[in-house]
Amino acid sequence: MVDIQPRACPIAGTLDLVGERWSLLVLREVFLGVRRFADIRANTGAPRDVLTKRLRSLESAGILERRRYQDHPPRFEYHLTPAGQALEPVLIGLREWGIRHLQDPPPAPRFVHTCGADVKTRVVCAECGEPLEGGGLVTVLEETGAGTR
Amino acid sequence: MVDIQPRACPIAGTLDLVGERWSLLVLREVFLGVRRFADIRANTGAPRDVLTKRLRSLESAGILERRRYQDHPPRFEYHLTPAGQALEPVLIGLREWGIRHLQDPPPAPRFVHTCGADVKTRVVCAECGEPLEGGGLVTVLEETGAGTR
DNA sequence: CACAGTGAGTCCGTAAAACAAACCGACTAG
DNA sequence: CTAGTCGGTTTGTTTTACGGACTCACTGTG
Repeated sequence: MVDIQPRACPIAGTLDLVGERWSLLVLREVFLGVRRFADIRANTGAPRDVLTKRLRSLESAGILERRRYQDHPPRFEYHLTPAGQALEPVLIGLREWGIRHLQDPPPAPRFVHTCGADVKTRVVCAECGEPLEGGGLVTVLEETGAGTR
Repeated sequence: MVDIQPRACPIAGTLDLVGERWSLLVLREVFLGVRRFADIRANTGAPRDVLTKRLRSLESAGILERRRYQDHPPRFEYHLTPAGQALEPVLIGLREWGIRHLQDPPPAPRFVHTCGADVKTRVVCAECGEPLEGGGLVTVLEETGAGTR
């Protein structure tokens, strides 16, 4: 008999909000400036009803804001809240991984620095700011014992 | 009539491999040093058959490696490949967002620097290495026109 | 030896979710 | 008047997830 106690952890909590199918693609679009229902749908391929559900749940999670940009008839645009903008490193990280590790990497340069170059993520120590490259520098803690991977 | 052409982009490509339910939680566990089926199941809560499917697909994506650690009976452990380790920034990003933006952030410190402090992600320019903080520094390109969000 | 337990699953029936296609309401443009 | 746009909702079907029972090849306990 195995007792199942899913780890309460911020990764799981975040995935509860943005980890469902289409959610991160929706956010990608909004990051790219695509704010309207039909356009988000066209660029992601999400079914309309699912897209509606995702937009509502991202809105109620405080990640997107639904703004009316005209009345008569009412039309809406979706904008990132500050919390939504804070997901940028996640998208950049997924993008960077895809560019490096997908067997057939699709055309990529969509997030670039103002200097014109590509952007990437870096894991750094929150205290000393030292970059942790090469995998070995991050230590992973367990309740019982630690490891360095 | 809207023509739907989902963007071929590395974010979508990466999510095809790791974006299904449970996949990223499985990877979190392996990052934490939890390598065996029953333990991964206990710490994530994934149903057994789904977990089997995810482990197989992560394996065939080259993200996990399934290693036999005993014969008679055969028993297996899952290890990160280099490609799998390269997903670390994504997990750290999700974790960091959860710590900062979840209404009720769960106990968090699981990835720490060897100096004992927490880690975080930084988005930097791939060329000049300049950090892009404050949201405004990243430029997002569109086929038709660019924006600064 | 019999019996309980473990690890890594598979199988099965049900419940939930996704999907595609059709439809809708309030307009605008021709 | 007709067609089209936008932002959805509704409906029916297919896919997926889920929980529980079961299996197989052992190991350890009395």
